[in-house]
Amino acid sequence: MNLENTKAQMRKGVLEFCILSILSEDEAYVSDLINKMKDAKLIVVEGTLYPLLNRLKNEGVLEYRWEESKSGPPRKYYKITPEGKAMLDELKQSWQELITSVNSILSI
Amino acid sequence: MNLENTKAQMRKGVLEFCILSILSEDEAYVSDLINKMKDAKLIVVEGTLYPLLNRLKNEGVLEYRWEESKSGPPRKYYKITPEGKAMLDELKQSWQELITSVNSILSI
DNA sequence: TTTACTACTTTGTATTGCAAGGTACTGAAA
DNA sequence: TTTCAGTACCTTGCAATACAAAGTAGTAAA
Repeated sequence: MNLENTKAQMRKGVLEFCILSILSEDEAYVSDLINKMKDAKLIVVEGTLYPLLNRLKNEGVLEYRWEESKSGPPRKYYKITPEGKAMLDELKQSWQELITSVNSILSI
Repeated sequence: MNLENTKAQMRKGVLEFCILSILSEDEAYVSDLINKMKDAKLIVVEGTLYPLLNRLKNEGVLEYRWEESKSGPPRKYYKITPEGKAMLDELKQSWQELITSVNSILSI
């Protein structure tokens, strides 16, 4: 049995979706994202987010700006692009469809 | 944008969970599993399932028996073990928690 | 100038989904 | 008898990616 692993798989599946959703409400930098995810009981770490954000930026669904910080190095604030919003809308629908699919299997 | 990829990630996340759930109702061989998943609009292929079933068998959550077929080679029928049922129960709970987590992020 | 804190980045590893190709059994057609 | 079609299991190689861990660099206080 490898319960934690399987649970982790489920969390990974919705990671990009959640990040896009958070950034659709307000721009944020990595630390913000980690905290908001943690608030929703979804643990994610730096080493996961940096490459992921870069990937999403290269796909054109995110963009960023630098902002100076009073308490350390400058921060990279990410926000969603119009293309990203379009993608998020489709993902929301896919998410609902996935819930329907899984529930149909659970009730066989 | 890479919508299909992200949607695929979501599907992958629940794959093991769905297979366990299907096998908790009745034993099945690979072709059955592919069809039941397809019925629920979750596409999965042979090359994914064989290693996955083997993994789950090695973890002790599945077991199998051979059954002769009238129309070809013998089939490997998998079924869930008591340990697998215990895991499935926990995964059901995790799945509900994940829905709650994602919904909380969607409504930020 | 050293230490602490913060933040961004990269590297290496392990997992795993999947396309593609391989083996082998049955039964029907040539 | 040989060939072919259909079915089923299995393996190999590749690509994606989450994450631990280590690296770089900025600010500010001791």
